[in-house]
Amino acid sequence: MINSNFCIILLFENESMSNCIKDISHTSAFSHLTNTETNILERNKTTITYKKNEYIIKQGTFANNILFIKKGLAKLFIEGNQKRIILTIKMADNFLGLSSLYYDKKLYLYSASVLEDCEIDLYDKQAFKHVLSQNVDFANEMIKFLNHNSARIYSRLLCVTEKNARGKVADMILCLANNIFGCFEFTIPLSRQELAEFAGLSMENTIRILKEFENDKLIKLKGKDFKIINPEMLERISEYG
Amino acid sequence: MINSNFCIILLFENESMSNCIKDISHTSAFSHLTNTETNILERNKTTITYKKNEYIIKQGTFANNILFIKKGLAKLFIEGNQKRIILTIKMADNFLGLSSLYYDKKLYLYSASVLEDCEIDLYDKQAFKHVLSQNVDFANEMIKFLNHNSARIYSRLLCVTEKNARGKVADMILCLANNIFGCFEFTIPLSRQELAEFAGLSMENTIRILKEFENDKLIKLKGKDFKIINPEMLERISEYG
DNA sequence: CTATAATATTGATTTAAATCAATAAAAATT
DNA sequence: AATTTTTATTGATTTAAATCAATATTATAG
Repeated sequence: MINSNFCIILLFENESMSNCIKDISHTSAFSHLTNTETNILERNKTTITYKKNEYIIKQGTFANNILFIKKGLAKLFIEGNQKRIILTIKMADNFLGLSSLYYDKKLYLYSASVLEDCEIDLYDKQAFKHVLSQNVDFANEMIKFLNHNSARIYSRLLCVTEKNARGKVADMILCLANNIFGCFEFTIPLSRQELAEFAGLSMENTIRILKEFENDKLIKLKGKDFKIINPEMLERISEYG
Repeated sequence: MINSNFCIILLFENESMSNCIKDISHTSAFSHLTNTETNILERNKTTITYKKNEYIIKQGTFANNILFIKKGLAKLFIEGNQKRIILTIKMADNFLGLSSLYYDKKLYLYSASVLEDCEIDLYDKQAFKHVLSQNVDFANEMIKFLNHNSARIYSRLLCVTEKNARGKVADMILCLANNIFGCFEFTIPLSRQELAEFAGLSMENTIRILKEFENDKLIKLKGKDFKIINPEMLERISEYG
């Protein structure tokens, strides 16, 4: 189940590349804990494995856990009345559900499900909050992660409102390359429908635009195997074209 | 300059009303500070008055301050290459710029400008962070505010992607009534262009839909004076109509 | 109190993207 | 391996919303 494609073309550390914001590792937070605090968390933790397509978090349910992805790949998405929108793809070493930490309605704000089999630590929220209320460095790390997430959502909101369909698809491809896979050649564990939900378009339109990009020799596409040939041009399309 | 309209029709505390999330007062945070900490903040504070249309925060500039609105009304917006989107309207007793607190790029993620003359406390970010790194209750309050904000942005993102134009306008009107003015009759300090940026539509379309709503006796509209006549129907339109 | 500029409104037209419909390909099941 | 089901693709059509254009109203400046 694990994605085994090689990364043939390396990426430069180019900040300006697409509007999508790169994830940061959340493991750093744990280094701020004392032994006692680590023990508290350990004692209030269960590790669960989730299989492909299983729900990890269901939007609107009571947020009783803070989750930490140890292995695998998950998609985060918002479910509306008639549509869904994929917020981002989360990989190992990332917390899930942080934004429900102190949100007064105590509900998960988004759903998460498995793309590649996951191993996830579930921390009891009360215990987590207890540690948080004792350790200011830990709390500050959480603020950092939350803000990083905010930055992503803001740029997402802008993307959705101002880009045209081609721009959205180009942006999505660059986002996957730069920030999820860190590589110009990848196999994506998403269906066409899910790609559409990620781009915020209809499936048919998404497919059509992908074909267009292929015809224009910007990408190579075979099923779920992507290869980016002309990232500069994609970049240009992304910022309106 | 201060909005002096009366609130003739009171609102019920109805959670389900529109997707827009009501602001919470941020003053509570200060009660967690010790005298020393309060002094640190006071010594690193300037109070500035801003006049109508002035920029308070400019997106992309270095985030050197954490701001607190003491008086007035401000709009928060994201500026893209070709469009802007108004995120929300912020009133007194609210922090601005919290999401740049620990964001590693150290830039403001959005812009803010004045709708009704503002009196704003500017705290030096370093001093603010210093207090934050000492006082865990204060830090936890910040997490609460940030999460509240995340909840709003998520619901905004969903609104923008899944609602049609009428739904967006209905949602905006309900949001203004329920969460900004807390009242079914209000005078809105926004131009038609700004209303359009709030709804995420073109100005012409926004105006047309407002007229439609007026013809259908859902609202009464005279320049910038709004009166909501049929909130239930607006509610229904908001969730797809 | 005009003149000028800015904002708002209305109508006609265009266009981009969604939807609908048919078919093809792939995956899963027997 | 054959059948069924699901997913993907392509083309035709519709539609909602943007754009363009003209005019009206309101605000601002002289």
